[in-house]
Amino acid sequence: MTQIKRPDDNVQSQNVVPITLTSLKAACSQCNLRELCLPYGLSETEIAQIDHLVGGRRKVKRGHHLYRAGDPFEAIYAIKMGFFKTDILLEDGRDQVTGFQMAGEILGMDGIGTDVHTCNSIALEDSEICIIPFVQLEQLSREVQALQRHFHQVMSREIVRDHGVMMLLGTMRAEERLAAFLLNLSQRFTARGYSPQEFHLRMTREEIGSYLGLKLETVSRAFSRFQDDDLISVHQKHIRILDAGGLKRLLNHQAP
Amino acid sequence: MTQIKRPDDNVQSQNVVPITLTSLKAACSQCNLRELCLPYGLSETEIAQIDHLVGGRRKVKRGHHLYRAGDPFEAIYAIKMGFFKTDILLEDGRDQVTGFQMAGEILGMDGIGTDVHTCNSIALEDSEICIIPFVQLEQLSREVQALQRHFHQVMSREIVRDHGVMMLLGTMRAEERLAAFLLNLSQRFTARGYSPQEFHLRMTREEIGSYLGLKLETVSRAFSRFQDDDLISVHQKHIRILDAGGLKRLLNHQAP
DNA sequence: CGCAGTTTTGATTCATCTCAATTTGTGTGG
DNA sequence: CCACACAAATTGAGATGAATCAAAACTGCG
Repeated sequence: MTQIKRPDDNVQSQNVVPITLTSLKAACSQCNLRELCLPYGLSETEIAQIDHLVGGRRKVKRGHHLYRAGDPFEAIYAIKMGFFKTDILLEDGRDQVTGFQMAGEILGMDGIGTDVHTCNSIALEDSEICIIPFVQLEQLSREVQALQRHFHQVMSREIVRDHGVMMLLGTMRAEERLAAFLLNLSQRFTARGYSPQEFHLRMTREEIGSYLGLKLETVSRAFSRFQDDDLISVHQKHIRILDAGGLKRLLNHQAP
Repeated sequence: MTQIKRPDDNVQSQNVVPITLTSLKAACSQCNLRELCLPYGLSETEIAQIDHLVGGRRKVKRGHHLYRAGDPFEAIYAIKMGFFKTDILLEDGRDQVTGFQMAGEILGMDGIGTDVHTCNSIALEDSEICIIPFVQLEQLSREVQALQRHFHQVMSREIVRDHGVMMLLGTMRAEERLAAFLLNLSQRFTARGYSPQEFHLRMTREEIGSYLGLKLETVSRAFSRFQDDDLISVHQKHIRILDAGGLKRLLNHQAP
């Protein structure tokens, strides 16, 4: 497995935006992601309470870790802007990307169970995250019922998402996996106000392959095939979906 | 996909053990599974509070559903005795087993996110579960910090477990998957006081295959190979692990 | 502008699937 | 209690999708 050489910096002290009144003002209540993020569905007054949750911000440069497997768990993170991957590294050197996360999504819940993070979280582009100290999240969850409920929903959806990936890995063939992946990305970009048809992949073919349980060559071939069939147009990491219906049909039409 | 013909009964009214003082007495505080289940790590007085959580018991006969995808979500379930599988059915007929659950484990958290269950839960042997109405669980979680914390840990561990399955499906070959599966079962049986070496599989080869992303024939062949190599002995659903170290070596030794 | 990393494409190999036949086990009703 | 039908498991032979190995083309970063 090609070990990707990337900056090795995980220092928290630097990069942490200090908490000032002004920075807090710009927290959840002012954030245009709040409909996608933790505060979803809360009232104005409740969101005001949440503002105090955010224990600061942190910029994470492309290729840098937000946290590593083995790091003590202290907080979960909301992505304010940017793009991340999470991966697991086995002792024998095998690794797998377990997910890609974008703005408004929550990172770090893998650490709650054991008080230690169980995967690595790496920025795929220069990013910024909101730090939500977990002790405070639990504290406030005990007071604000809607926050408690929403946090539980976020965790549950992560479980359901993982089941979807298991389905994908367990029953789908290569092209179906890639189609499902592209449609999923498209749908998530749409929810953030970006074009459903056109987007930029922030990950390599190898990372896509790792996530989909395929080799990078297979991913590349599937891209080429989709392009030949006029389902998408590919220019490196630029994707344009030409026939979303065709991709969906690929999914439901179980081949053999 | 062979559709397994099984009883179609999902009626809740029958089979629900009514809540009486005596049945409540026998709830968590008296349950020998409490170290594995939700009340783990709570104090005596806290467990006494939890006792009120259990909104009744329910027996689920082998082959019957505890809940189905699409059912409204109202409660999570703790397995008091027995064995379950969860599975997902896609529109095109493909299905996949997403997990096997045994005594002391929690079922139903997939429903929290959308208020609707997203998978089917089916008993693989005559079983009995404790019903934990979710509204009450959240209510009590707001009062009992240790319960809140533990519930979050249970959910997080489910996420981490799913990541492990993704790893297995994405990077391991057939025999590694089966070895990982057997070692995992062995470890869970051990935690419940059963023999680590010898146990009864409650699922068919097809169900194992579905969970591991393999065809039943491949599972059967892997069993035979393990037996030829004196790693295990197999008699139908009876498994005896002869060389746990050998199985573990199979896992870490990435083949190609 | 050059070089390292990434992507594409081709030829070949291999693990698992598929199809098929047989054996073994299980539950039901006479 | 036995026989029958059906479900589950084993095993073999052949087909196939994805991995592997290899080489060339492209990209963009410094």
